[in-house]
Amino acid sequence: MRDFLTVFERLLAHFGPQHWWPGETPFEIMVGAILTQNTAWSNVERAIANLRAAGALDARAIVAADPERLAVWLRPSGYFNVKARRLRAFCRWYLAEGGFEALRRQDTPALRRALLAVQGIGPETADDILLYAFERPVFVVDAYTRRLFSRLGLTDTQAYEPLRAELEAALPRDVALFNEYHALIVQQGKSVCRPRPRCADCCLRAECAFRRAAG
DNA sequence: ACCCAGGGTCATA
DNA sequence: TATGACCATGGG
Repeated sequence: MRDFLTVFERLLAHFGPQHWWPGETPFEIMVGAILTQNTAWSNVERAIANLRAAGALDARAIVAADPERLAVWLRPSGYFNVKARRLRAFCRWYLAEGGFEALRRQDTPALRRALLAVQGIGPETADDILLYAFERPVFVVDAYTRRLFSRLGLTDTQAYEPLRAELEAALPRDVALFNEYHALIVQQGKSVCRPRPRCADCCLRAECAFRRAAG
């Protein structure tokens, strides 16, 4: 119970505030959440820059755009055909629901169910959007989160929902805390043992950033 | 030439 | 329920 907060404090002390999510508006954050699925953020930035340069960083512009052109804008972010469909489906839903101000009035469980019903939005993307665009206190679970807490011996839970529930029960439900915590876990995950990120005990060695940061 | 990245869907057993 | 194939670009 106390351990999860301790890990947070050590990560924060080691890496400093991360200032997430990178993005000017809630809509841009949501777009980024979809485009960053299994993709390096640097690639997502190029795709978002393409959308902005085309004047298409906008739900109506995306829905109105030629699907093939949309895919070209998204090309640097990888999986561009898939992501063009997903982004379009999301924007259709977003407009049908009346946009950000209307969506913001829904409570978190309803909003989460609605997001998950959009084709191409799974648990992690939905929680990214809930936390960083709608500022709801949900703990975003990703591969780094599982690896970190699993290697620290703080949990053996692997499935998404049980782990999320465990973390939200063990921590104060604070948006700023969850915001910084997930960002720090990602930063830590990107920092470990670069040459051999998959070695069995890579993050348990003294020289490893994981150990320095998390304990 | 390989491995990885801020996942999700779908088919199969 | 739980794997595996698939999607695809850019950096190390």
